[in-house]
Amino acid sequence: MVKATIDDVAALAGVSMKTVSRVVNKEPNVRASTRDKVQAAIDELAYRPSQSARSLAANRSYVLGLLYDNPSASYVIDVQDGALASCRRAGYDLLIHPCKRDTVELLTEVLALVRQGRVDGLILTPPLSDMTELVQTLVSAGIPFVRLSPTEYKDACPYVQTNDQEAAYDMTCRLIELGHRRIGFIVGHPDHRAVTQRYTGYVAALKENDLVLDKSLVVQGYNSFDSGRECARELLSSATPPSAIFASNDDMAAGVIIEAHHRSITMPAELSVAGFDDTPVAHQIYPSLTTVRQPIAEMAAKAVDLLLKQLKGKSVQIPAAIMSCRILERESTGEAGR
Amino acid sequence: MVKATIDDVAALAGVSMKTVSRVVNKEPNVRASTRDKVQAAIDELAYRPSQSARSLAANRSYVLGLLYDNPSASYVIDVQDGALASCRRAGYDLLIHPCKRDTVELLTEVLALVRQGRVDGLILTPPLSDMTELVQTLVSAGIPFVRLSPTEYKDACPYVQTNDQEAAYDMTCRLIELGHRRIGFIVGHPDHRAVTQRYTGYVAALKENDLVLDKSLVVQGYNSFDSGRECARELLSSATPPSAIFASNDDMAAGVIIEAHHRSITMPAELSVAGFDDTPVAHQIYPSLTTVRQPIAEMAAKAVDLLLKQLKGKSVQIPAAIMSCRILERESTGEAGR
DNA sequence: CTGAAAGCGCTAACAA
DNA sequence: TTGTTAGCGCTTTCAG
Repeated sequence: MVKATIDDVAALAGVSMKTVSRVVNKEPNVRASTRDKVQAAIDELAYRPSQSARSLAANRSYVLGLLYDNPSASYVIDVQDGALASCRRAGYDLLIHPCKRDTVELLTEVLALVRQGRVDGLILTPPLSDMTELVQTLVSAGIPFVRLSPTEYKDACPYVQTNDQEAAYDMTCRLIELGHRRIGFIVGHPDHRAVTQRYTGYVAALKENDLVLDKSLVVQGYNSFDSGRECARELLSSATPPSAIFASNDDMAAGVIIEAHHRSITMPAELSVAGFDDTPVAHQIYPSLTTVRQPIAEMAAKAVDLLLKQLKGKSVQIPAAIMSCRILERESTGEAGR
Repeated sequence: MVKATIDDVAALAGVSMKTVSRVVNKEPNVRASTRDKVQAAIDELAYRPSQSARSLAANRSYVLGLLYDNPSASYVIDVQDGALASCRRAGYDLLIHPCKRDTVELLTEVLALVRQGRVDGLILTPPLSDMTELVQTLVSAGIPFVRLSPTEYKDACPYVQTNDQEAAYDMTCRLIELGHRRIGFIVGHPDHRAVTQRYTGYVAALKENDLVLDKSLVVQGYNSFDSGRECARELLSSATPPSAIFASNDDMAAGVIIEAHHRSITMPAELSVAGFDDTPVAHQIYPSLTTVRQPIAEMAAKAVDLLLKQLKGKSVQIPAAIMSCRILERESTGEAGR
């Protein structure tokens, strides 16, 4: 059986091509009986509209692009899952485009992707969400896009955000509530500003609780497991080490835990450790890690929804969505001084 | 500046449309001087061929589909990276299509993807590589595809495989060499036959070393961290527990390590633990996990190469590629009885 | 509510 | 080595 075209369906149903098109695209203004007749013909011929013909005629690809640069595997997968859920609902597909920021090709590559009509719009994940050069290029090229978790959003571009800072604040307060007074903090990679901002929540919580911010307890990490371990080494070598360490992400927190094991420090009795992100390692490590879970898939789904709305020409009224994190208390935190 | 078409380029270069097409597609039989002239025009106009027009005319999408069902995040990401590397080299894009096996829609969905001309061919990852129903459907629909790590390949369909069984054999031999005589084994999920086969390597190694296969040391896991922990509970509760446990994947091995911690068993002094896959958790856990690394990205890249070769009509001569694993010895294994 | 005609921008076959 | 002529299968005007 050779592939049926829209003409075959039209002939079989005894209507015009255009009417079939209307039915396929669920456009209004088709009499119910006509619609049924056409649908029957479609089913009989197992007709599937040709994607490329539609794209050429309608001048859009029905494909969205997902741009990312190396956050963790589980993050990317969650984003993909969420984005795909929304895409499918709308008959869109998702093209993945990992890329290296700081490369010259990045911008040309991305522009080509859109100019060739391979994708209709883009989803950006951190740290790309904060690449101003990229964002500006997209804006001035008139390319629709939505950013996930950007830190700067003074521009009126749509984005989806979490209350990260608030969550970091809450986590710090929780540690204080557990009796901790010297709480170490491992700052995230300076280029990942979303992660960096968690520091702000930490600072706010200290202030709120009348604790002084001891700079010797704040160390700079780079988001990796190894950098977390390095930071822990620094914090734990001190004559007056902290009784708790809050790392800006789980990978670094895992590094802290390993370093503590190597120093025979018992957790949480002698040291409480908290992370951020709830990556798989968080509950595969010993002791299991107290952390913060972001609704990543939901954020991505929301981002796609916003993007699709843009593509329909409806200028997004509220071009942003804020979603909530949740603190997950596991075995790595406990009361201070026990 | 409105988007330039092939006609604009042809006019500017003073040649025919077809010549431009030849240059763009790097076809032979174009005089160098002509080629240069055309290229100059392309550059001047910043011409980018329309993907949909090419697809419609050439009757292919220049997109490959990646089908997967829930292996670990890091596995999928590695596959994506490898597949994309090859795709880009060939001017192809990659569409991701996670799906649930055992659902009725799976087959129709996948068929629709191809029938609509969204993708030209498919890459299947385990456990989908072993879904005979899917494979047969693709074959009889004449859809080009390549499988990653299938366990059954009597059919002549192209695939990419690793020497898993050999690696499991080697790992077991290594444990024996370290003095272990009672080596527990955690079998993988029965539906993931690739993982299941690792058991064969274990059995072969015991035999080779004149050790009896003690069935009480072999327990059935389900690939998850939790199931690994459950299995460890069973193995370690025995009156004569094993001195080493070899799990069919890292997640389960991580479960073993956590369970051992909870029982205050020192590793590797009292218990050696080995995994398979080298997932991120393998070196984020304490003690870091001895495991086997598969060249996943390379396999995926190879699979794409085989697929593209098929698409070019060249029937793949040797429709298969075998790639090698590597054992990574870390802290979780050591000499027996110390 | 339905239809007719006109492309969308390219590639493929065939000429020259 | 290059050009000409037809479409590919849809959506989009614009008319009825």
